[in-house]
This record gives sequence, C-alpha cells and structure tokens, in this order.
Amino acid sequence: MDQQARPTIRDVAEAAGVSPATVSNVVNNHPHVRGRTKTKVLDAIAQLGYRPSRAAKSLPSGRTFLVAYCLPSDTALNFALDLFLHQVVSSAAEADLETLLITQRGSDSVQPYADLLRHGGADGFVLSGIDYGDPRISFLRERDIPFACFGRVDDPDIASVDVDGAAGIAAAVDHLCGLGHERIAFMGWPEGSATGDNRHAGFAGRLADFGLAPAAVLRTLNDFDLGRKLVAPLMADHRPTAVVAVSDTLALGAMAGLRDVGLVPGRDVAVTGFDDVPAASLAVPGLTSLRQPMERVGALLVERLIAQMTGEHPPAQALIEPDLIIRDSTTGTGVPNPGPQPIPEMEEHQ
Amino acid sequence: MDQQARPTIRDVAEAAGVSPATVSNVVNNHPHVRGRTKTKVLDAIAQLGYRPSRAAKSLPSGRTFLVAYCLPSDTALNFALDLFLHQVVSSAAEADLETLLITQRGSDSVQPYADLLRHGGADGFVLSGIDYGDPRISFLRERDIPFACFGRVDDPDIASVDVDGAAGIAAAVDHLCGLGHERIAFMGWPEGSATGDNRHAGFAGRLADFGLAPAAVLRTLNDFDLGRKLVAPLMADHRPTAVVAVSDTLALGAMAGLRDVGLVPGRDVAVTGFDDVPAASLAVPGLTSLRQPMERVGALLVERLIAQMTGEHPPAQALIEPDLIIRDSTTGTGVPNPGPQPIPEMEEHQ
DNA sequence: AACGTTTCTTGAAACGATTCAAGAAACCCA
DNA sequence: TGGGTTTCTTGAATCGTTTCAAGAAACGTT
Repeated sequence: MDQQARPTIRDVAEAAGVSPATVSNVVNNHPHVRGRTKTKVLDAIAQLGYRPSRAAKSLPSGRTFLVAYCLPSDTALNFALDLFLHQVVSSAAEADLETLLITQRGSDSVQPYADLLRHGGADGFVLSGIDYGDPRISFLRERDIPFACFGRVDDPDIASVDVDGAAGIAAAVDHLCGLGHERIAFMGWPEGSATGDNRHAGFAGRLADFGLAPAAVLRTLNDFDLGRKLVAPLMADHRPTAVVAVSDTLALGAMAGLRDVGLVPGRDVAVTGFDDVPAASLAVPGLTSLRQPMERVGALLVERLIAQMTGEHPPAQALIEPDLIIRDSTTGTGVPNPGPQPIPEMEEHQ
Repeated sequence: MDQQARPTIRDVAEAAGVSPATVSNVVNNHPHVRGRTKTKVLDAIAQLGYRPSRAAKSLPSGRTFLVAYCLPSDTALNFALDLFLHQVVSSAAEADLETLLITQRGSDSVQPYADLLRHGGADGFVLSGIDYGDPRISFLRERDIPFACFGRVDDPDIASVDVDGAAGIAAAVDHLCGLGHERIAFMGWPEGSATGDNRHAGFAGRLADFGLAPAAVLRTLNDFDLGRKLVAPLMADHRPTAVVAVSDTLALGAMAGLRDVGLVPGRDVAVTGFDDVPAASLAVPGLTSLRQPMERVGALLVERLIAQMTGEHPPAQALIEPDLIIRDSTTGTGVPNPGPQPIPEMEEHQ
C-alpha cells in the first residue's frame, strides 16, 4: 500500500498494544521485557517489516552506525580492491554497520577524515596504504576516533593488520632454493617504504638462512618498463638463475625483458612476483606470485575496528601470511617459444 | 579543546548572536537574510568549524544525503572498480552526497536494495552490471526510488549510461581494415548477454560496411584458457589474419594460444581485446584494446541520479564511446621471440 | 488480603536540525 | 512622526529514536 511511508516505532507500538519505549527495549534486547510482550512486539515488527531508521537512531546516540573507508588515490590496492571492499562491507554489515566510501580531493591525506568527522559522518575508519609516520594515524589518535590500519604500524597500541611481506618473500626464496637455485637476485623498490623494506628484509634474511648471498639487489620504481629494461644488465652483470621481484609489475617486466634478450622465463630463469594480480595468471608462463588474502585482511580489520568501537581492546597487531601461488615462471619447462613458423597453406581470398 | 563535542547550530547561533533558525537559513541559502547577519553567521561558522550533522538533517527531511552502490558479486567491473568508484564518490560529494557501499549476501539481487530501503538507508542508487530485464530496475521503479544504471537498458525513461560496445568493436574493425586485414575473426561470448550481443553487432555491422564477411565467429565463455585453446583450431580452420576478441581475457588467451602454435601475435596475427585491463599493457606484445572511460561513466551516472533526485528529468540515456588503445598486438613488428640463446659465460659460484 | 519486593512498562525529555506562522525591524512616503 | 509595507528574524513544533525516572503489575510472604 503505502510504499513511501516506512513504519515507525509508533506504528509498531500501536500494532502490538504497547508503548514505543517497550518496542525500543525489544529491538535493543534490553533485559526486563516479559516474554509475552516481546513476542507481541516481534510479531508486529515482522508484520510491518519495521526497521529503525538510521537517522533517528543516530540523533540521540551520537553514533552513526557507519564505518568509513577512503579510497586510495594511488594504485596501491587496486588490484584487489573489490575483494577487500567486499569483505569490509560484509564484515561491517554483520555488526549492523554500513560502509561509507570517501575520497581524497587534494594532497592532504588527513582532509577527508577531518571533513567527514566535522559533521559526524562515521563512527570509525578503516585505513589502507599506511606508511611510516602516517599523519592520519596521529590525527585520528588525538581525537580518539576508532580506526584500524591495513599496513605496517609501529605502535602496538594501534589496531593493524598486515600481510607479512617478509614471510611471503621468504616463502618464495624457500621455493626457489628447493628447486636448487643458488644465484638469486632481488628486484625491489627504493629504500624507505615500509612495505618495500620489509620485503627486502625477508629476502636477505631467508637467503642467509640458506647460507647464500644475494646474486644482486636492484632497486627501482614500480614500473613494468623499468623492470623490463633493467633485467638485461642484471643478467649480464650477475647471472642470477632466479629473480625475486617485489611486485608483479616488476616481475612481469622482468619476464618481458628476459624474452627480449632471448631467455625464456621459467626455463632459463625463474621469476617470482608479489600480489598475484590478474595479469600474473594471464601471462605466459604464468607468474609465480604471492597472493595477499584480502578477504582475511578485510575481515580482521573490521573485527578490530569493532572491538575498539565497543570499548574492548584486544591485542592489536595481526600479521597474516600471503599464499605462494606457484606457476610456470618458476617450475615451467618454459616451453621455449619456437619462433616464427610458416603458416601452412595461408591462402588469401576475397 | 573539546575534541568530542562537535558544535551544534545552537553554538553557532549563540556565537553570532542570532537564533538557530537564522543560522539554518544562512546555511541553506534561504533568501531574506540580511547581508550583515549573514556575515556574522558565516564568521561564527568558520570560527567554530561548524557543519550540520547529517543525522539531524535527515530526521525532519526524510532524506539521507546518501547514494548507495552495490558491489558487483561477479568480476564484471573489477578491473576498473577503483576508477569507477573514485568518480562516483567524488561526483556525489560535489552535490553534498556521500556514498554508501553495500554487497549482495545471497543470490537475490534485489535483497540488498530492499534491506537498505527498509531503514531509510539511501536517497538513490547507482547500479552496474545491468542485463536484460534486471529485476532491480522494476523493484526500484515501482517504489519510485531514484536510480541510474551503468549498462544497456531498453526503457528510455530510465536513466542509464552505457559504453557503446558496438562502436568500440567497430573502431577496432576500422583499425584492422585500415591496416589491410580482410580475414577477421570474432571471438565472443555465448549469445544472450546484452553486452556480448551488442559487441557482436558492432563487429558484424562494421565488417559489412567494408564489404567483408567474418572469417569466423566463435562463441565461448570468458576464460583465458578457453581463448588459448580455441585459437589454434580457429587458425587452422579459417586462417584469419586478425582476431577481434570481446574481452581482454579472451584476447590474452588467444595471444597465448597463438604463441603455442608458433605464431607471433602482432606480426603474424593481429589481436584486439576489450576493457584495457592492466594486463593488456603488461603483455608482450601490448594488447590493442578498448578502454571504457570509467571516469566519465561514473560522473554521468551521478549527474543523472541527482537530476532525478532533484526532480528534473533530463533525457535519460547516454552512450559513450570507448577509446581504442593501440598497442603492438595489432601494429607491432612482433619482434619474433628468437628462442633460447646460450647465456655467455654462465659461471657458477658459491 | 495486605504488604514489600521484584519485575516489567511507560511518559516525557532529549538529540540537532528544518519549517512556518507570527512577531520585530527597517524602510518608505506623506 | 505616524502608519502601512516590506524585509528580516525567531519561537515552537516536528522528525523517529533512546533513555531514565517513575509508575504499574506481578509475585511471594505472612
């Protein structure tokens, strides 16, 4: 009938023959509601399809029942943004929280959060793309706003979830050493990023465990063409049998660069990446890579965020290991590209 | 000082020496506010950093100032989700709307929308992944909820934005014919999807314009390995000089399949894809593809949505053309992979 | 049956904005 | 300066919920 007017708590109260306050008590699971009364109210609620309005709940409580996430402006997370968001949204939904999306307009990374808070926009935040001394952290901290970070955070009092990049790279090293490689090169990012430094530590550390020295350590920006160009001199100068790259972008670049100089990735040189971007499985050979379990990250982040909002303070840090996805770039026979062959009977017609 | 208590309209009124109603009038740009008064109020607002609380605005107006988007559960949009969301969120923000993200829990595509509406969750919706007779459309329609669709919609009264797949594929055909190709094959999806059928129409139509017949029309699910496997028989049976694929996934598969049989994509056979996924530029050779301008799509969608929410009813349909991104898969010399070369002086040490 | 407890229910006052009828100020002209 | 207009400002009601002190009902005891 009425498609516009949603039922209010008053309608339910009337239908159940009780007062609005009682309905509120039932909805919010307050104690001291008699079984019979509760049933009547629940029936009325079901019948009318009532759900309390978020706005009206907000006003007296001061809470918004909203969790906010600011889309990263770089491409840091984009390869798995959908998985991550899916999980954040549905984890939040399970705690009756909805998810608000915001973006960064200018260059000030704190601005979006400040803006949102100025009109009581959200109860808590999920942050990603955390780096050393992220200004957002101190900003939210000072104001006592609940938040949880995806990324490496020093302070143990701050809720954070991180993928153990060092462990991931170490797993890749294990894998390569298990295959008998002894000359392994590292292709990383310039020093000074939390994530990059951590991954390098994993490389150097595990290699040392095997009693090996790095064949080479290269540092460059995260760019396909740079990876492609730099691999030739790397091969010429240090002759590694395997290249551990800090990202799929660099790894795929390296694979292309290897082909450029007549080497077949997976047969002549093993290559590993990080992130398991879609292109990793679409490449030939498929790129062995480390998949960040974004679903678990999202779920854990929200769990920790909620713990804070409800006042609990569980151990704050979580470190989860990425999964090594093994493909032909490390194990393949590397089916060498046979080069051009004459196409039999190519007849032109029409 | 007070970090918790945001200033209310009352605080501003007091600071400016006027009544709350006047502050409200200023904030909402009502006429009949004297210049002097307005200035005083604006000063007070700036001083206190006041912004009206969304919850409090919501209650009397019945509006939420929120736009909602339901994350696609398949992988339809994921390659460009970040671009799309960025634009949706920031376009909405310009109209003082915030963006709510929801997900689909079960198999009922309408459920998330119904759930949200039951508690007055949003003022309007942005939909993507529209197909023939999408149930969400009739659901929202019946309830007079504003929404705008990304995808092909028959009804001209419904706000929609679509990427002109037919025009995109036609552009690819133009490009190939311009290069002299006359035997062009199509690698598409099974009949019955709005998007797929449209793309095939573009292929068949433009080819006819050139007085050419398709070298072959293949239909298969959107899978890399299927594309890879099917291209060999395609070549054997119909000997096309170019393959127009309906997606990058299939196109990349086809490129791999060509290599498998000793053909070099871009030199022996031209290949085009659709979507310009990240892997398209990371492939070797780079894949010529059609980029959907997701930023424009997002901006247009929100523009149309807002037009509906404010009661305007502009012409509802928009069709925007994808951009042909030309790479080596169609123009390359296809630098034939020279095959394995001996690595000079490979010395083992340690 | 009356009383004191305990258990349940409710009225009324918030929460922070908007709205609109009604009141105050400014303005104009005689 | 007075009165009628017009322009500006405001008090009070309202939106749908929660909260809490206070009132009503049920219960157990004597």
